[in-house]
Amino acid sequence: MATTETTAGTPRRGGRGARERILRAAVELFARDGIHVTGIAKLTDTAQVSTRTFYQHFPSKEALVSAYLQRVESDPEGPVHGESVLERSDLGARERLLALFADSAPTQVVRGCPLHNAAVEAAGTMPEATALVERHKKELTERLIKTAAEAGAREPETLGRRLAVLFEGANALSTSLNSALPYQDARGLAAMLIDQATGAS
Amino acid sequence: MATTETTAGTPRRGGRGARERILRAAVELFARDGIHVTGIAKLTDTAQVSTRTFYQHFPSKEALVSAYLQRVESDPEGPVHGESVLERSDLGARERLLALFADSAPTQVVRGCPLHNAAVEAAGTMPEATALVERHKKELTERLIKTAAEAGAREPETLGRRLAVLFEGANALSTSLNSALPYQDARGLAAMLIDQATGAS
DNA sequence: CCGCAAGTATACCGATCGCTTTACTTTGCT
DNA sequence: AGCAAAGTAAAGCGATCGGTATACTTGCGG
Repeated sequence: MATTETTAGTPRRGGRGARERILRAAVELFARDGIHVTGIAKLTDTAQVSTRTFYQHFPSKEALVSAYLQRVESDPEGPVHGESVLERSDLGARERLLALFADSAPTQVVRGCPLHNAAVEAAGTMPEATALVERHKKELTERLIKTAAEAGAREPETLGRRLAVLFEGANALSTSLNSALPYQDARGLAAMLIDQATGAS
Repeated sequence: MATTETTAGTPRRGGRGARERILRAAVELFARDGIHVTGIAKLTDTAQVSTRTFYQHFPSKEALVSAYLQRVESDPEGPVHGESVLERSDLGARERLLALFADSAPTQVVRGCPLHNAAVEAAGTMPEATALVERHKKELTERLIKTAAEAGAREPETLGRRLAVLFEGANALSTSLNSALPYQDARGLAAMLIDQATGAS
């Protein structure tokens, strides 16, 4: 016996898809607990990944934050997937605008929009994250304006921008108040605005 | 010469009003950079206060956070002083509601509402901060509803809650977008809602 | 005028931060 | 079968975190 002397190793952890598990852990922990309070150790524990492997996939925590934001942005199962209703071709423009507000409440559990939250935490540090969130919200506003135009709104620019404020307000106030009620208020007001802008010529 | 051997001490720092200086530093740093990224060292440096003195005034950083939030809430020079227009007796109810949105833009430089931002950072940790922000936003909503009633709104509950969402939305979107534009949109929409709810019987 | 509260500097505590390193093992592909 | 890619464990890096301790000095009120 003692073929190789070093019998120590028993490396059974998560297995092959390390990067994916890391990103999933990031979505779970960053969105729920925040970015600053989530350390690398908690991340690697959750992802079932060694520290080494982590840094082979992401050069730094900040790089993971950027990847996390992009994932959140595009993940069809992620916490902001509700925004994708604006792209659905089986719905009329008016219905898409309404659906954005109808769908957002159940999705957003309690903690508002993860992208906005990241922008709050990013502040001075993490300029890449700040820029990414800024871009996302700009694009969302543009999509809202376009959809408002499709819906035949009299002033699509105004309606789109107002709906953007409203959407962000529902998310943010639900965080501050620890309640989902603001979504109802936003939904009601959105419906009114849309009707008013597209209604009786 | 050598009267007392110990010639070391040259303790000239900020002087007597330590607590006040600490709170001022907290308002400046927490609001601008965030809570988690602001360490005790930066705080004491800015406040011109020794570590010891700091902990004689506040038992922990979390205690300072609570004191900071209360200060922000009530400070007539602070970043949320704009909300106090709702209390002004020299203005009519309608004017007060409009003034809230008119005044908020210049006050809020770029970083939204410090209370909401604190709620985002507080998340799981800092339950006291979470509760304080929740209370503040509830009270703000109540004041909005009362003022809406005074202004003769047909459904003051609805109008007040919608204005609360709008106000939070302007603050939050200005953070996400790094721009003051959302305040304009919120102001326009608020004016419309108020006119509509109080206007032509 | 003097005592004492309020302030000062500074070194240090254990813990955790983000990150690196060394040495090793498993897995999938050809 | 064999080899590179991808994974593992674990020790440890310097820095910083929130917080404590020791020892000293000042300014104001009775």
